[in-house]
Amino acid sequence: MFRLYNTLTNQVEEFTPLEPNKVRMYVCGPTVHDFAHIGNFRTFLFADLLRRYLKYRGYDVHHVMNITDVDDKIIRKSIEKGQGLREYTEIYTQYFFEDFDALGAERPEEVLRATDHIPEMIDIIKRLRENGHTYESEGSTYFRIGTLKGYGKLSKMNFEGNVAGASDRVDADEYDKENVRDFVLWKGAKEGEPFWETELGKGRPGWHIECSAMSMKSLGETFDIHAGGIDLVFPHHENEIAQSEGATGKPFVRYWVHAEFLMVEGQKMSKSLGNYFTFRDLVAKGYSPRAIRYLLLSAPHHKQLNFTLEGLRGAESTVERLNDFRRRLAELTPAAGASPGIAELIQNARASFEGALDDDLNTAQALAAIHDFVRETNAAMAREEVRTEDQQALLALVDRFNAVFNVFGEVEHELLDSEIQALIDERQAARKARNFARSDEIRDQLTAMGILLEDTKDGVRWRRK
RNA sequence: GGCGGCGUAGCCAAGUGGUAAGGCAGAGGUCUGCAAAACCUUUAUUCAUCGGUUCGAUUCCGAUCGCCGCCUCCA
Repeated sequence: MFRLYNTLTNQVEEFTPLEPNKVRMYVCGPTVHDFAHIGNFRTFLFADLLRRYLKYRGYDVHHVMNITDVDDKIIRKSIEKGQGLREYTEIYTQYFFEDFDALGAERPEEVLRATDHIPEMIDIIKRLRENGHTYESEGSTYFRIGTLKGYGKLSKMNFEGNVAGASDRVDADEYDKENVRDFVLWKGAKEGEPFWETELGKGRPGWHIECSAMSMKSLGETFDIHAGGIDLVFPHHENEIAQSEGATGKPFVRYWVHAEFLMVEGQKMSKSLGNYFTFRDLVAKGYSPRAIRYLLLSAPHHKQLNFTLEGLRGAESTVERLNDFRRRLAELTPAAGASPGIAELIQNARASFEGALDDDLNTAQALAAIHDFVRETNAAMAREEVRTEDQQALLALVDRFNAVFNVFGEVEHELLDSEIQALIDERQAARKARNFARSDEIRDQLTAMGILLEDTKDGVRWRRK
């Protein structure tokens, strides 16, 4: 029995899809205006784990992810670069999927661009207009939240008590709405900005409408799972519910699932604190994508995870150990037959693994089950208890584990900064000992890896080419 | 100002009203000419602090301190 925490009901619920054996899920994807950072990828890797576990459980998964390719930031940056909207977003979409693939995430069944779905968005807004949920102001169309009973049911927002301290900020930019909580469905065109010519006039979509339009187009007016980062609960997901249910009169999503924040060194990630990492920053520092994946999946999604470089170094060792284990098991050439203890070992490992993931995807416990399994299997191999049939069964179980986590496999990375420093230290020591052959050997080795050495009066400095 | 979460060994982290999973690092060992790698074993009388409830609390309640989130764009 697979249980998931549902933000809508605030409790862990047994998961049962609308249609037996078929799961329809939607995940809010990236806004493509820059390289995605590791916090973004925590959410996407969580969604990847969710889809993989649903498949492991035998469900036919239809997973849709959107690409937000129009918003204020994108418009501003593309204009600065003198590029068209599509031209500009296409580049960052490609970068995103390079990182996504490198992190071992499976591509969703559908990836949809917001700007390809303007007609579907207009259609929903028209239905909302017919149902009396909209009003127009200065060329833009807004959703009037007072017209929808139950608005706020996802975020449980207390709309009375909480405005006092925040009102100055809200009032400043939301002057043209009737109610500060109303949100824009269609933004009237502004001078010099891209726009679409539609029945609602020239303009562009609001942020929330794209997800209502694309999810319902692909998955139907009611579907099973909608996932995203915790910070999307309000207003984005709340407003998606308002739009979709306001238009269709039907329940929109059955299970709302949110991934918690990634912290860095105990603080939130920010460029000014210098703890801001994109995936590519970490790869350039020499960390492997597989270790990054492991670390981002190592804590349950509903808890904040504190990312540290020390932790990532640890993940690096872990993931190499897992790979070594798998290789050793595969290369074993045992005697024929089967040992009695192995079947039990396999059964226990599998039960712990599934029990952990069934419990709202407790990845920490599931990984613990994998580690116990690895240790026990190592011990069994040392005792020469693993026979040919055992070997096949054990490898099959590793593959099952890997179908969910994708953390067993070759670990490829650039040299870590610390490894480079160690080599440089060794070279210095060799020079001191007048062992110039060794010194030159290390220098050549570093050069071959694209590390440039630079002698300064304070010692040797290095940089990557 | 309103609402909510978290604080477990050097680091990451699970968990529970009955006495602390797992990983990394550390220590010891097997193997090895020495090492490395690999493997095995081991590592918290204690779960932010102070009170309370209880036969018993890390787990429940209250207070304090610290960190984080939402209320505004954000994964």
